[in-house]
Formats: sequence, C-alpha cells, structure tokens
Amino acid sequence: MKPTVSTANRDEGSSVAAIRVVIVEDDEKIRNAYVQILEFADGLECVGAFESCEAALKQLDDILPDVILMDIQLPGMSGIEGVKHIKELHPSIEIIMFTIYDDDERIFQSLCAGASGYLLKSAQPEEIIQAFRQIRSGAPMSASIARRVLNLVRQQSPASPEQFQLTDRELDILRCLVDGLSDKRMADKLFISPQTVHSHIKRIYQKLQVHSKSEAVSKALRSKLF
Amino acid sequence: MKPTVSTANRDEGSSVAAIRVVIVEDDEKIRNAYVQILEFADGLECVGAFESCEAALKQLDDILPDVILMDIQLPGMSGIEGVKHIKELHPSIEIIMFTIYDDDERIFQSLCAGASGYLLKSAQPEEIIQAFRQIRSGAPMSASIARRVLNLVRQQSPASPEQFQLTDRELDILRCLVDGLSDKRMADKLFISPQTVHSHIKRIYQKLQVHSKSEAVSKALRSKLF
DNA sequence: CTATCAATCCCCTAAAGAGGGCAATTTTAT
DNA sequence: ATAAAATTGCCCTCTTTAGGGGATTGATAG
Repeated sequence: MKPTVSTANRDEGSSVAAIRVVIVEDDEKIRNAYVQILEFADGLECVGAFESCEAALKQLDDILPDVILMDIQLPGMSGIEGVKHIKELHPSIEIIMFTIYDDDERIFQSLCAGASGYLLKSAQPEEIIQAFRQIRSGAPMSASIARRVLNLVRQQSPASPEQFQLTDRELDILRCLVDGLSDKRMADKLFISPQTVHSHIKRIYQKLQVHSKSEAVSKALRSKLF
Repeated sequence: MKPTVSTANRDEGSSVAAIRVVIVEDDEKIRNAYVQILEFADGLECVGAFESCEAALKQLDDILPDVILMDIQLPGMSGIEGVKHIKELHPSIEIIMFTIYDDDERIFQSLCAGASGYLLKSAQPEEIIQAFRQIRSGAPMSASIARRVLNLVRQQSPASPEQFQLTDRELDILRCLVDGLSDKRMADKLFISPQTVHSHIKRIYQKLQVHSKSEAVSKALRSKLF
C-alpha cells in the first residue's frame, strides 16, 4: 500500500503561507475524507497522508509539516508511540490526536507524549478545521476531552496540610522524614536532641496512623503534603 | 452598593428552558457589559449580577442558576475561595472563571476548587456565549489557557521505570517499600524469605543511591515511579 | 489562674534495618 | 554452549528505629 496522496510541496502561491498538514490514518476512506476537508478549507494545505507512522516518519524530513493529524489505533507503531518519535525528531511539529477513544489513559499518554490537541472522530469537519487554526496558540480538544483533562489536573491536587492536625514542628520533622534523614541528622538540622526528634516522630505516627518512616513518607507524599 | 441587576426569575416563557446565568464581577462597567451580552444571546438568561461572592452567596439558594461567571480579583472573598464555597453548597452549579490572570497557579487553584471553565477577559463576546452553551458537555477555556492546562497535566507524568535499571523483582520490592511494608511482610507477600527481601533491598539502595527505606520511598515517589 | 497543648529532653527494651560478604539456581542473552 | 544477569538464600555485626514510660518549660485559651 502506498500513501493515498503524494502531493508534497503543492503551494500554488496563496497570499499568506498556509498551514501545512499531514494526516496519519490507516483507514483509507477516513483518510481520503479528511484530505478532502482540508482541500476545501482556506489557509490549510494537506501536504501528505499516510497509513502508518513508519511511512510518515520516512518522509517527514522532506515534507516538514506544521501540524500532524494522528490516529491512535494504527497497524505497527501506535499513534502514541509515533508522537514520541516525531516529537523527538521534530519538536516544533504540532500533533493533534484523532481517535474514537476517550479514556483517561490514552488521553493522558498522548498529551504526555507530546500531542497538543485531542479530537474525537465524532467531531464535525468545522471543528477539525478550527483545531488546525488554533493549534499555535491553544490546545484544541473536543469538549468532552477537555472535561477529562480538567479532571486529570484536579487529581494531582487534593493537598490539605490540616488534614492530619500536625503542628508546625511536626511538619518540620515530616519534611525531614520525606528527605530521608535519620533521627540524628534531623536533630542536627533542627538544633534539637535526637530524643526530641523521636518524640515528634512518635506523635506524627499516631496522627498519620502509621508505624514506620517509610509508611509516613509514603502517606505524606501520596497525600500531596509536599 | 447593591447588585446592579435584581431581576431574579424573569423567565418570559421561552420555548426551551434557558441556561440561567449569574455574574459575579466587582467592576460595574464590565458587569453591566456582560449582562447586556447575555440579554442578546439566545438560550441564555441572566438571573443575577453581584459585585462580590458574599453578596452572591446570600441569594444563591433563591436564584439557583445553572452557571456562574466568576471574576477572580474581587473585594473580600476571592473568586477562587468563592468557588470552593459555592461548590460545597451547590455542587451542580457550573462555574466559569473570568479574569485577566493567566498564570499557572491561579488556573490550577481555580480548577481544583471546582471551576469547570476558564476564560480570559480578552475573550470575544461570541466566545463567552459559546462557553455557556458548552459548559454541560465540555470545559470551555480560552485557547492559551488550554495550553497551560495541558502542560499542568504533562508535569505529573515524567515516569520512566528504566531510569534506575531496576529488575522486575526489584520493582516488586520497591512497590512494597512504598506501601510501607516491613521486610517480613514483604517476604510473606512475595513468598520469599526475609533474607532475600533484604538482598533485593540492598541492591535497590545501590541503584537508587539511597541508604534507608524512607529515602528509597521518597525517591521512588518523587520520580513518579508509582 | 489554671488547664491544655506544643515543644523540649531523658530513660528503657525489643525489634527492625543497614551493610558486608558469599553461594546456589534459574533465566536470559550471546 | 556458555557467559552474564536475575533471583534466591544465608551468615555476620552494628546501628537505627519503634514504642512504652515520664518530666520540664512556655505559650495560649478559657
């Protein structure tokens, strides 16, 4: 199988530089459909369409697009893997994921791999075209995806130091614990005796409901105290 | 000072239920401007406009809007604090932040407090109206905000288990360490002898360059291994 | 004024952990 | 086939930690 469109460098002298787009999608029908959509959109130019990441990667150096519309489910290398490779070789190329999947895991992995947008295949052509236009300034994503991304952000937050009723001094000690210091080193650092350190630790254990340093560190970090 | 608009319950029998919007914004000019914008938008209805969170909170029980457009910089309670209170009392009310600030900290805090959208004051009226219409299904935010949110998500990821060259078994042990288990409990859990556990731990310490369980746990969690 | 709490310090013991070396077995890679 | 690496297990000693007492000072709040 060959790429459906081999029309790299097809700039027919439009007034301003068009946004150069590459499509990576294994389903020929869908691929062609989106090539068509791009044809009709002002300011957008389809400079390549491939059915696998491997095929696209071979020609990227020559084509140098501004944006890639990337399917996730692909034969061979997955779209997410593809993003990693492309971003490594060409950090300035923006990538929009384009898929039927809207689970947290794929969204998260895609964004971390370097994708800057995430559209569902249920998106209207109008939405897709707008996504390309927004890509430089924003992070285009389907509405439901934005909701999920927002929840991903929220997950990393629930920090509330008051939760465990720790005193200021106990927080000092806990910080040292998290730094992996021994009782003695904490004593030196805080200018108190090792026994005092131990007293504080005992009370911290009671408040956090743990029985060892490693448990305390784990609980503190997992509660996002630090 | 009194709220500029006291027109709660002003439904003049439109065909479908309009989205009921409340505005909280201390600048009278801006407040009135957005009341006007809402007046002209189909399907949106301004059911209240207040110059402080305190004022809004007093009447929320009576008004029960669908969405609140919330400024951040407010006299008295900040918009972010306001979101926390409102979301506690009325979890189903959606809140869109509306501000000149686009720093990570305020964005992060707002979203964690419970806001579902984040618009910059530079947004066009058209964008604002669309935000209200999207609020149920999506998370409307200005393009540049979406970019920052995306970066916030990326921050929480850089996990690379290969970094430390740990073997599968060593990762098992490290997982147990992070759970705060003692050598004995790990041994029971993994069906090996406590001495073997200790052997693995010793090698883990070498690879992570640490000298205690608490240090190992700290390094593992801070490296986002788990 | 006095009770409470945070913070400091000390005693004790038993248990757990850190670090050293060594070796058998199995799995994996060359 | 053989070398390398992973996994398992044991020996040893010394230090650290966990958890149980109790005591003193100073600040804070009724």
